[in-house]
Formats: sequence, C-alpha cells, structure tokens
Amino acid sequence: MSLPEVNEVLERLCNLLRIETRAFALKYGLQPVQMEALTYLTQCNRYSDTPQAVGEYLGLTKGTVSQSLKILEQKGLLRKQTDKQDKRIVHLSPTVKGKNLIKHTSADKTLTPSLAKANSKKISELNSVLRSTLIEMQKANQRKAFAACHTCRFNEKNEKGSVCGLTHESLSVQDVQLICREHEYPS
Amino acid sequence: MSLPEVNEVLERLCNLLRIETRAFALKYGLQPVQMEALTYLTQCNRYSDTPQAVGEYLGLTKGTVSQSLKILEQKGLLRKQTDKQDKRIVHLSPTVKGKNLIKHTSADKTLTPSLAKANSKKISELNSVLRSTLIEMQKANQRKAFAACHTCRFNEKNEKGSVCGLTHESLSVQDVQLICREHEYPS
DNA sequence: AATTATAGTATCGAATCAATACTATAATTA
DNA sequence: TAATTATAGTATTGATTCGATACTATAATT
Repeated sequence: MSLPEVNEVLERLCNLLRIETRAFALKYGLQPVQMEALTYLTQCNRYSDTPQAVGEYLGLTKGTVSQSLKILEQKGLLRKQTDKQDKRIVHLSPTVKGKNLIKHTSADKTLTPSLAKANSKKISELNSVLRSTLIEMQKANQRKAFAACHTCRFNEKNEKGSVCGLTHESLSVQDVQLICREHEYPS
Repeated sequence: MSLPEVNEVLERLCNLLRIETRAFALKYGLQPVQMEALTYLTQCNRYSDTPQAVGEYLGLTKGTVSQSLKILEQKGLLRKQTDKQDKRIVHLSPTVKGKNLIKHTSADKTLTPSLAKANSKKISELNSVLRSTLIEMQKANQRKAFAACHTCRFNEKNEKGSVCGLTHESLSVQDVQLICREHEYPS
C-alpha cells in the first residue's frame, strides 16, 4: 500500500512550493501572504474580491488580512473601492502593476514545467484524482471550495452563456473561469 | 491540455495543507514552523538531525531555525546533544513527549483519508507521477532531495543489510527508511 | 426606533524570518 | 606549528505575520 508514500510526497511537494513562493515573494519585495493574496485577486470574480473572501481563501482572520492588503495598496499593487449598493463592502482590484507582477512570478514557477517533464499522458488522470482529494479535504476541514463558476451547482446555462443562480446576473465566458467564494459542487 | 488545471489543484491543495498545519500547530500550542521542524526530526537519520539540516529542509536560514529549536527545547519536545567527534555540531532528538505530539497530529491529518476516499487503484500511479515531479522541482530549485536512504545512490546493499557509501557505516532496516540530507538519486 | 449582524480597520503582543554580527571548533595553509 | 579560513551554531535587530480584542460604519431585523 503506497498511501503513506503519496501522503509524504504531497507534503514534501507542498513544502517546496511554499519555499519557492517565499523566495519569489522576497525577490519581488513582498511577503509570501501578500503574494498569495494578490494572486488570488487576479483569479477571483466580482463576488469574491473582498478582504473577507481573501481571508477565507487563505484561512486567515480578517484582521490579519487587513494589514497585508494595506501594504499591497501602499505599494500601488491594488486599489480599494467601496461597493455602490452596500457601503460596508470593499472591492479589491489589482492595478496594472500588480497584474504584471503576478504574471512575472507565474512565469517563474517551476511546478508546471516539472509536471510537464515528469509525465505526459497521465495529466488528466492526475487532475481528477487530485481534484477529488481536494474536495474531500475541503469537506473534512469545512472549507469553501473556491472553484470556478463553470463547475458550480448554481451556474445555469442558457442561450447567451450562463447565469448565476444566486445573483441572477449573467456571466460571460471569462466570468465562469474565475473562482468564486460562493461556489458549491453539485451534490 | 489540463496542465494548468493540475497546477491549480496542486497549489490549492498545498494552501489547504498549510492552513491545516497551522490549525493543528495552534491546537497543540506550537507555531507551524515548530511543528514542521519537530516532524522532520522524527523522520530523519543520524546524519541529518542538526539545526543546519532542519534549515535546509525547511528552506530557512540557520539563524531563523535556531530560535524555533530553542523554543521546542524549552517546551521539552526535543533534546540537544553536541557531537562527540565534532564539537561544533549539535544533534537534535525529539523527546518522548515530542514524538507523541507528532503521532497525535499525524492521526488528525485529513490528507490520507481524503486520498483513500478519492480513489483506490490509482494510488501507486499517482505516487510515481508526483514523485518524479517532486524530483524535477527539487532539481529546478537546486534543492536537496531529503529522501530515504533506500533510494540513494550511495546506499550499498550487502549480506547483512546495507552500508552508506559516504560514511561507510552499516545501516539497519529502520535506518534506510529515514530521510537523509546527503541523499542523491542514482543518475 | 432599537437591536443585532456584517464588513472592515486599528492596536497589541508573541512569533517568524532575513540580515548581521558574533563565538567556538575544525580544517587548511603558510 | 602558527595563522588563516571554513563551518556549525547562537544572539540581536527590525519589518512583518497572525490571533485576539476592541472599535467604527453600514445594513438588516425586530
């Protein structure tokens, strides 16, 4: 049984990813959390670009996240904008500078090339096994999925594209690729 | 091509592992790094139980690690012992209390059950793909493997068991399962 | 109108982490 | 052998993380 082995490899892989993230962040003058928050904000949709959501995604309290976001704003990497409808809510959007930074670091990452080198045919299998493991872990930890709309049970397809069953707003082709804090898998 | 997808899943899985580790550490009155250091020390061999090695494993400077180890010692979770031959070197060994703590946290982890639930037959495939990905990433980041002796190119098998080609010391069946900072894969 | 809930910020204290400077021991070189 | 250099580890400093707590402002509920 190689279950403990897979466990071990995954843990080590995660350590390495963490080390790499820290090194990249440092290289670009950021802290790891700041980098992770900024990365998230380039991937999330308009319902999920708030300090609250960033905290849920990273597993941190809102107070902690608030500070990191403050620094990112000071560095000109993101902009804050209070919501038109609900003035308690703040929307965070990476600036051009912020987006470029994330683009650069993404290109620097070694996970994708390593995956590509290590195997060729088994990628899609790997994908499904890891995906279901992730979902199981998220259940076990009572955490939100933070997945893209196109896999969400609230997402309804129609002639024009799709609509979010929660907000009843229509979603573009780009929209359904973004990750959402309200995401739920079909049961 | 689902390469970017696998990348994304792996990154999210790692975030989740990180969050879980932090939660467990906190539950047991430790910081995440302290927990990771202590875990490492329960898995490494006698050539790899030094502050230096812990730093290499975790990707941290020795100064940083020194402080975390100090706290672990103060909490009675590990013991320090200067090397008989080379008095500059300190060996770190988890106390019974330390070992028990790690045993408990291991049992709490949700990765293994989630893996087991998600699939049954594909585990060994997953293992080999992830293993080679890890090796590729370690190469790309110029990092040591920190793998077990039985997969090391310096490990020589003989009648009695095996011998380390670097130290010329004989290794027990238990020994070759432990991770070593000098580990190198066969070329 | 009063209460409660929600989103976010501010502050505090313990800890991380890199950088630097330092001590002690070992290895190398002159 | 003596001087130099390298190695292993510790101590200190300062910016940052992070949880906890307290706080403000707005929205929802009663």
